Amino acid sequence: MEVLSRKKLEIQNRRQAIVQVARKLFKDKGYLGFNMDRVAQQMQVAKGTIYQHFANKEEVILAMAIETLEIRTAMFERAALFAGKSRERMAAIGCAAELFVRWYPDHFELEKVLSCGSIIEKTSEKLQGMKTAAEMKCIGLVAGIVRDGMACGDFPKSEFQPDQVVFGLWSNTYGGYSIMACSQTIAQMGIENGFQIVRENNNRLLDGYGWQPFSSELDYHKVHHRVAVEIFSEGSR
Amino acid sequence: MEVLSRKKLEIQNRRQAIVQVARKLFKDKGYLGFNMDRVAQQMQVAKGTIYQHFANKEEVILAMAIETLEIRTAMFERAALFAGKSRERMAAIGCAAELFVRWYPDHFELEKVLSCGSIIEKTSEKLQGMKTAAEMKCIGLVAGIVRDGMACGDFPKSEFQPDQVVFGLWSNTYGGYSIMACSQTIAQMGIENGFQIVRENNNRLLDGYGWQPFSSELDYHKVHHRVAVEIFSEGSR
DNA sequence: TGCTTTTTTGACGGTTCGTCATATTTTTAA
DNA sequence: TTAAAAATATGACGAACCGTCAAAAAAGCA
Repeated sequence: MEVLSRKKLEIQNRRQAIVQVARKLFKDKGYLGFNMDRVAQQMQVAKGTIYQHFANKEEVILAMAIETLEIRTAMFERAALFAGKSRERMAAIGCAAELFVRWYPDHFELEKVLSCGSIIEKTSEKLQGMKTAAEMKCIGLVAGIVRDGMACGDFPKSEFQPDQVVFGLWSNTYGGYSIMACSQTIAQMGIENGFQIVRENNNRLLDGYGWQPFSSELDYHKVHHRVAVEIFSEGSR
Repeated sequence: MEVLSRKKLEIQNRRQAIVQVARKLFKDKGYLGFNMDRVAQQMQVAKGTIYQHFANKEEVILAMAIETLEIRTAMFERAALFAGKSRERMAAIGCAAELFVRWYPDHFELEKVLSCGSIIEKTSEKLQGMKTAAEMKCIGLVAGIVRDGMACGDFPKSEFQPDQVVFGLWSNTYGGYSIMACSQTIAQMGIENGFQIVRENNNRLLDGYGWQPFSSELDYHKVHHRVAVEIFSEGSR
């Protein structure tokens, strides 16, 4: 048993090392320039060895994404603990989401590659499940805050599901960052500070849902800064 | 000149035929299964001939996307003519956007592939510009309606730019459809009718911006249906 | 018809993927 | 300690695909 666990650990480490090397390669060369020969070469190892850890190229990419997604989950968990009204806690989550894409800008490129059907479908159910799990954990945290808000009367009586609000925030944030990340179109419009506008739009959306206090009553910009400083100060990355 | 224009026309037709064949192939086999040998084979033509029309595989994909994007532009143009208050006209655009993704579901897969940096950067400036132009035209139409709304007092006096509202709608819609198209996560949440929820969230966002009449005052669901029937009845596809 | 220009062809070199028989290392057990 | 067994690493290899280009075929022209 002792030996077995040491083996397991070694395998784990090797796997992680591959992902790390892959990450640098993917960042430098992009999806099309990223290939297994180079990963092996950089790892000082034969290609077959890499294939002992990953069934194919796509799984390596998925593994990279899962790794950063788990970091995001941890960030969301910390943000959710922010002490404040329900909507302030949601603003804290927004801050976490923004800092995540700022700190790990390469993650989005992985996300975009993996959104292609024919790419993701080459990966195993198991790994796909891990990605979904990481996402569900985040969504669960967000949904929890919405439900808290409803429970304590910060929302007006209404007929919509909590998940609908979550979906809205998710769409707006994911969509906004996606557009910022790749569309030239956005540059041609006058949009300068995309992050701020995503934040503003999330606030307008929640205002539209009647989530109190409204953005006209409370300065969520200030909340954002407090969260950034108190929870995500530079050292805590 | 007569001969020249006939030649030009032939080239144009050939190009379109390639895109058509490519579309079917891409739809059936996805990005990874899509290859130039097969396109040539299906076209009953040597591969070199295809490369006389397109510099590389990626340009074919981009050409497909531009073609459908131009269809969308035309749909937006028709929607923008809907007779009604500013916000009703915006709802008409929303209807067009929804019908577009319903009618051309494969377009989104193209969009996702092209969002990958290392893929799009293999294409020519010229073609990229055509895509951006098609997008800008749509955004221009949307921005025009927002400005109309502001001009005629349907918005409260406020300090935000029209483009900010456009960006919000764009993010929410693009993000929502993206998530619907690929994430298993959304299936695991209770979301059943994604289209309706995207619509609802757009309405809440515009409510948040104070765009009158509010969704509590006017049944935009009804407007949506009227637009679908009056402007986009089945025959008019 | 015979010559020139344009277009088409598909074989080819180059790259990458993922495999698998073989070689090497590690473990086991006598 | 040592020899056989098991686990792991290696890289040459076949297959697939990309994009090119010299040669062949077709079209234009006089």
